[in-house]
Amino acid sequence: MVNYSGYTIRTMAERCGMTAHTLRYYERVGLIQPVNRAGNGHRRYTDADECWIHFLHCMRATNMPIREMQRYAALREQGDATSLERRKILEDHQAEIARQIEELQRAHALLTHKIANYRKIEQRIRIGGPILPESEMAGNEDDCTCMLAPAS
Amino acid sequence: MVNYSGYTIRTMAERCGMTAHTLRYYERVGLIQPVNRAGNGHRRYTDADECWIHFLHCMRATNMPIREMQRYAALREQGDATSLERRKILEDHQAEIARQIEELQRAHALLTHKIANYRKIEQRIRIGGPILPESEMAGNEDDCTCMLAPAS
DNA sequence: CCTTGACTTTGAGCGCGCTCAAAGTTGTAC
DNA sequence: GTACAACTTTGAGCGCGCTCAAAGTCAAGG
Repeated sequence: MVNYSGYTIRTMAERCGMTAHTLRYYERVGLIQPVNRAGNGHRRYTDADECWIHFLHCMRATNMPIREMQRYAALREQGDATSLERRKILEDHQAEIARQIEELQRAHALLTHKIANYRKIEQRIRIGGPILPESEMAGNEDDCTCMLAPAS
Repeated sequence: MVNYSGYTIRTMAERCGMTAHTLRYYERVGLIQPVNRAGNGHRRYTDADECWIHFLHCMRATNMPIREMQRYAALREQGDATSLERRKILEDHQAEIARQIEELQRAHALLTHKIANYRKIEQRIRIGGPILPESEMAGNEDDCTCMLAPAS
């Protein structure tokens, strides 16, 4: 009977929405500090680990590159003195997130437009029957894809 | 002197915020139909091409996989009859975009929180001077990373 | 004792989306 | 005529972020 309570890698993976493979990988590349082991050598994760891993997951899910996460993790290990630098990383990432949100929102709007257009096309087909086979509109460009927000 | 007016690949790349390499690649993999050529064999893009390429760019920028874009492009070439299927693809992608926006917004909020926390840490350092070197808080877990929204 | 299953390590492999290198052609400028 | 720049094609290469295969260890159950 081996002790050291804490979460197994399997459990941890489930709790954090990632695979055990990924958890080991993150540890290998220094995103996670060497994890406590049970007597048999198996990893045992703490709540603090979970906290950190959730954070990692959140950063990855928002497209922070592994390299940047490594930089952040390394600073974190050096304690409060690196606060300013770490804050800078997070601020930059937050700005990047804002940029992504904007881009997604523009695309979302464009899609709303295009989807409405498809509904119209389907309507016309239903009315006109299977007659007019293609492109009864001006161009065969099916709609105004050109409704695109200006790049900054 | 060779004619066929239209945009060169270079110009098109600039206008659409991608590289010429990528434009050729998209054509190779069927995302773009074979483009008109000038007498010397160089590609000449039309405004309609630009329209479509902008759309492709927009979909890629919001993480639609190339495979899905290929599926969509293939349907598009078959004309209005595929409207319904194409609409489905766009609706699915729009839903995926909504999901991404939510995720990004959650991360954005988390970062606001963490950044504020770093400011506090920096404040304490400025006041306490270079004395207390590390971890004068409860744990060395620098803040409540656990403020994480519930996964659906 | 033997099987089962959950873990371990190491290094290799993979899917994606480009990105580039090499070698060739064409058109213009000097 | 020759240099240069801009394009062409083909196929290979690359960076990222996992993902997996292989071989081994250990503990519990039958």
